[in-house]
Amino acid sequence: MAVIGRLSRLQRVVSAELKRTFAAHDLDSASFDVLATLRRSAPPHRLTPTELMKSGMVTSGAISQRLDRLEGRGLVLRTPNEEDGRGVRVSLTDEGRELIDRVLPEHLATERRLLSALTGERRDQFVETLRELLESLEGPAGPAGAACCRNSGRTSGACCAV
Amino acid sequence: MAVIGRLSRLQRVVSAELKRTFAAHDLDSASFDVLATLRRSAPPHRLTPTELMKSGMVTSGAISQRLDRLEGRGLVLRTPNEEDGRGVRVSLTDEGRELIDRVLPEHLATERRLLSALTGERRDQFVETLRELLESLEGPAGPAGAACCRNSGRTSGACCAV
DNA sequence: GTGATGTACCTCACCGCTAAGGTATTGCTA
DNA sequence: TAGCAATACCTTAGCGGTGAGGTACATCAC
Repeated sequence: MAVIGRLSRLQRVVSAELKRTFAAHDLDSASFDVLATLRRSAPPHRLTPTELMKSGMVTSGAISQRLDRLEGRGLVLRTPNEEDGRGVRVSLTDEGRELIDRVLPEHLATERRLLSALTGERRDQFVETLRELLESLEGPAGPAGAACCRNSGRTSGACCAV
Repeated sequence: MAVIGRLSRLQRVVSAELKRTFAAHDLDSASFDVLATLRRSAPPHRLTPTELMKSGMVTSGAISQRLDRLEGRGLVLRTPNEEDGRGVRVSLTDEGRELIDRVLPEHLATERRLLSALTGERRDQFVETLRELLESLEGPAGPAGAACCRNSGRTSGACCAV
């Protein structure tokens, strides 16, 4: 009870803070999420919209629109999927990769700063509790979002970058 | 790093689950937040839009619109604030109070279920860590949202119900 | 092969929130 | 007490997300 309220509150405060970093690079959370997920994916850093959808925990419509915006800015590229005529593959353009490579270090620094109140031990405990809760709610395989992890060879990874 | 991602992810999963409870009573998270905050406030359960704004961590425009919707459904009442000609006071109607009193127990049951994977001790640790993090980010007084707590006589309370 | 079902993605109407700006009132200060 | 900044709330344009629905392709059973 006090848990859920604080969880929600903390997430808002944190995401508001992260947003400031993104904004400094002319990005928003949605765009960052897509770019960072692509960057984190295994080479050749190419994912399908469905994978991005699961990773970001948003609907397919949201991903279509995110990709429209990013493609319009020349940050990602949609190419037909040769293995599946229904699908496309999304990849970073050079410009997109350069941008996310500039933003990521700053993003990580912000995250570290936000968590600096926690000692290493408490942080480990915290992450373990988060992991347990997620596992109990999503199941060990992570029905909603772990696809990005599986597909990129990560099983414990930092899905849901934002 | 793994922390922030999981935090965001967990919050989404949790709030999606809570939403189902609300929907069963023809409510959404925004409306529940307002009704529950009013209900939790000290008698006579009357708050200003500014207090609701801080409690919900949303903008004043969002509160105006939430109140429009709730008032249109006859769940809350806006009355002029006699002590301050600029302001209004928001209170629950009988119908609003009855509704939130029906929803709250179910909401609490959902919260308990979501946290059932955690033992009591781990839950206490978790809440303490959340509290520490919030304090470090908002300051001890809670610049953004603690007003609702102060005004309702709570200092450690369950602000940010959703 | 043919038809039925499922999947991948897109489109669009609608919705709630933000951010900027407006009005009315309060309260400080000269 | 007159002027001015601050405050409380509302209004609205614009934005991103959802959810429903559509199209194209894949897959499976027969």
